[in-house]
Amino acid sequence: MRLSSGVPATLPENVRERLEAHYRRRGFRRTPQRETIVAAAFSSEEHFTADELWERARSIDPRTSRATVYRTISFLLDADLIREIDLSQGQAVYDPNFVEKPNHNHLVCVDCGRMIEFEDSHLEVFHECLTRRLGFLPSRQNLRIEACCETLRTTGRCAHLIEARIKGKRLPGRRR
Amino acid sequence: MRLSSGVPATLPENVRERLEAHYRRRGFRRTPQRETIVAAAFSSEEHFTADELWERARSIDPRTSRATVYRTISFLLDADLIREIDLSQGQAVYDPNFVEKPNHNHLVCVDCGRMIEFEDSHLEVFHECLTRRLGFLPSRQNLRIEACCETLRTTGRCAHLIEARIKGKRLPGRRR
DNA sequence: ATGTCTGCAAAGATTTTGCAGCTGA
DNA sequence: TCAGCTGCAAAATCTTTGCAGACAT
Repeated sequence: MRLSSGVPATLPENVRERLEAHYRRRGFRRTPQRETIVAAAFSSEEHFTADELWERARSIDPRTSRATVYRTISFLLDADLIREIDLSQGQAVYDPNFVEKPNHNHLVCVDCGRMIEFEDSHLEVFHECLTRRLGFLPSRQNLRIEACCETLRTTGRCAHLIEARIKGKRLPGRRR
Repeated sequence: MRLSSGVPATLPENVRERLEAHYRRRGFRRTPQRETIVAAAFSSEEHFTADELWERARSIDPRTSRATVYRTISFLLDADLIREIDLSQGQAVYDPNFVEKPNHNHLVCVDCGRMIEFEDSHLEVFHECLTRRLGFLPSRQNLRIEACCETLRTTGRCAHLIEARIKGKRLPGRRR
């Protein structure tokens, strides 16, 4: 079992450190399944759903179960290694990039759904001031901007989401 | 049927206008159920879930069905009379205040979940510039800040969410 | 040795939908 | 009249959980 001897070296430094700390702090056990799923979560900077993570994990080790994926997601959320982000879809979407970029934000195309991550120091300062002004202590911030992407702007449309919108189509079940 | 003769006068002016326009534009029918549910949605500035809206609607007219509530929510979203906001709970939460305050934002206490709405003109300008700089056309924006509220700051804790957090409790079903 | 973890299948929860009958325009 | 709307119950989807056996420490 290639992953059972420790966290794989391919994990980013920051991620590995925080992961180790979390294992120690909480006394969690280091199981092959967990290591596999964690590796899968950080194998790319792409956001993922529970099922997409399951897919990735199974391509590393086919004997991974969906339940364990969900349990590992809780583990990663608890360690603040990933965060749930709002896509208002029927399912939760997770972002593994907050370890490297703790204050990044999201710009989403209202049409095709394409998403861009960006950081901005002005915004960070602004957020800090604003929060204090309202009598709160700053903690996390995330700006989500919906806008029209380049394709939409130049072409006049990007087919993708238009269909779904016109039909008023929403995913069944919810969840979301 | 007290609501069948038109949109009740209690709806805010802006809401009523946009609602009328939407009825005309889309050729939707004006049914007692819809009027009831719309009235319920704007009977308070509070955010609501589908079930809470159903509850409110039934207190006006007990013969309202859950399915129609869901269908009316789609109708209201389509008219941009309400918006879905991110609470990362297991269910969708809707905000009826975007008609009156099209650019408002949310500050959420990470502990008790208390939510404050605020507007800020600096942020609006910022959002506009930023979006264009990234090559997009601005559309909607919503800043969601997570922070520690006053109770938490002074008392050191506000019991509410602490329990849920410690247990790692999440609502079953998805929903979220 | 033992308390934690996994996998499976079943349960839970939210949201959508098919259909038959009703109703607004 | 008749296309669109409602209510009901069933379906669909995502997520959590109980339990028995496996395993990390």
